[in-house]
Amino acid sequence: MGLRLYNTLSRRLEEFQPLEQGRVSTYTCGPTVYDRAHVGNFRTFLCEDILRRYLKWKGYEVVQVRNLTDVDDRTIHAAVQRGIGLRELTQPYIQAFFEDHDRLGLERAEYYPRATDYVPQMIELVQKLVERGLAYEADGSVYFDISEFPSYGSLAQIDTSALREGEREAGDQVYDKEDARDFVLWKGGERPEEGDVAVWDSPWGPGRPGWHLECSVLALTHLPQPFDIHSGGVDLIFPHHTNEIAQAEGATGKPFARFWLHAKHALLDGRKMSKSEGNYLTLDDLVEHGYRPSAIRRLLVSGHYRTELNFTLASLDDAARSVERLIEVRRRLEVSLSEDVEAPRTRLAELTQRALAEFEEAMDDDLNVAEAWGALFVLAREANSELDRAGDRVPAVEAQAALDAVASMDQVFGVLALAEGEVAEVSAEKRSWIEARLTERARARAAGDYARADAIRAALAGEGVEVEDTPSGSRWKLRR
RNA sequence: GGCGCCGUAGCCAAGUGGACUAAGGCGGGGGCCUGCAAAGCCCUGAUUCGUGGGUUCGAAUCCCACCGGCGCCUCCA
Repeated sequence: MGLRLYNTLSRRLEEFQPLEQGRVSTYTCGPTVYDRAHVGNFRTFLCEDILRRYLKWKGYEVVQVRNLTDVDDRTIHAAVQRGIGLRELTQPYIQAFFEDHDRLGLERAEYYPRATDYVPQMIELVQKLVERGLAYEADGSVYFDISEFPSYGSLAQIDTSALREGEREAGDQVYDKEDARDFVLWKGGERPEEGDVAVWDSPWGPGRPGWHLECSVLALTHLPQPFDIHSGGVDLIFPHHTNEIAQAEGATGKPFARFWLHAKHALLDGRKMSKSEGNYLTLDDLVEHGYRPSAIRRLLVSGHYRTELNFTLASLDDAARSVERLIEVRRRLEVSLSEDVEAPRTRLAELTQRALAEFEEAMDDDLNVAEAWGALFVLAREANSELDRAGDRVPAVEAQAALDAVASMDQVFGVLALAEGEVAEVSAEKRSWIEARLTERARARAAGDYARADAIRAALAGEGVEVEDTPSGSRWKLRR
């Protein structure tokens, strides 16, 4: 059974096969770089990262484009307000985006085009639409004529006649559209409130591209048409993706994208996470409070992408503890590797195989990560159980098989790999201080002086060092 | 008004007509282990899936109604 994905176009699960053998082309809507992205934005990006990683896990080559929106109302207003240029405004936020991106363990896409680098191509696309009678110029602006594009709105399954007309006309933005439902491709005319931060020459006079234009152009530039998968947040289904389709298909006469995937939003304490509501958290906010990216990633990819995810600090604590559990079982397997041929046989190989099969089955089912996590945690429990029975000494091949399976699943989850990089450095002095305390404590225990042993353990705990006594001696680790 | 989603144990969350006698995580209780802990394991926790009806041999899963929560409807991931 192969991978099945829920396609917004058909509103049902469809068997996924790339058009080109062995190679998947994807377009994923990226951030608007007028401010730092919040963890809700990253929830969507992480869902797409899981998709990317799983496609690779299945053996496909992936070509992914993720755009950076550096020209739209928000970037322009922010630049004007601060009296700086668009590039000057967006550059630090692009950098911040990549910092957060990497800290959350997202794999890098193949292309990160910025909208402003493609204005000539956008103009070309608009010209094509005008030539084909799908767009018209009015007072320096160009609009898409939805009445000339019969399938308009099919992605969102909206009846265009039901669209509310003229709702935005009352504000300070009055357009010369023939029909209020038409959308703007090129914004010309006088825009004193936008200063000169975003003005390009065009056949229709100075102006700037409409927001939807960039994604059509960037996808057509970097990917075949049609390409395999286009994804983004649910809020983009209408109008953004709807308009993207109209622009691209209108200009080329060919289908734009085959599969459309949409991720539901993250909530913060049960309410929509959004900048405009002031209800959001950034990765920095969380890291400053001591939360680890591995736990944040674990929480953000714990649930199905088509289900809302309620982000709370309590859930984040739970997530952190569950990551600990996996790290512990992996550590235990590593130290249990034994070349000793006398080591008792275990069921590890068999359990491992079953876990991988369950993992794949779950992921094949529209990326059901919740169930896939279940397969991993079941393996963790069973492995611990086997290790208990075997006295932590198992044949190397069996322990290695389990370790390989955990690593394989984590190639998709990407959580343990992140956690590895989070281990704090312990200075040589601190290390020797800890070792000295442990030696001292071992002596005290051997002598039956438990009061002293416990005092030393408490002192270590005060320094964030946790002590565990095992049959083969005490070991320590830093509290995470 | 239009389109759509959700309500499963204390919390998070899979399952969406029959091997469900409902995964998994976190937390709680009991036990094993330990000098005591920690870690780990074992046992325990929903006779039940928002409520009320209906369809069916069979429903958490389908239909209807109601209650509660949420998203989108022209530049929000």
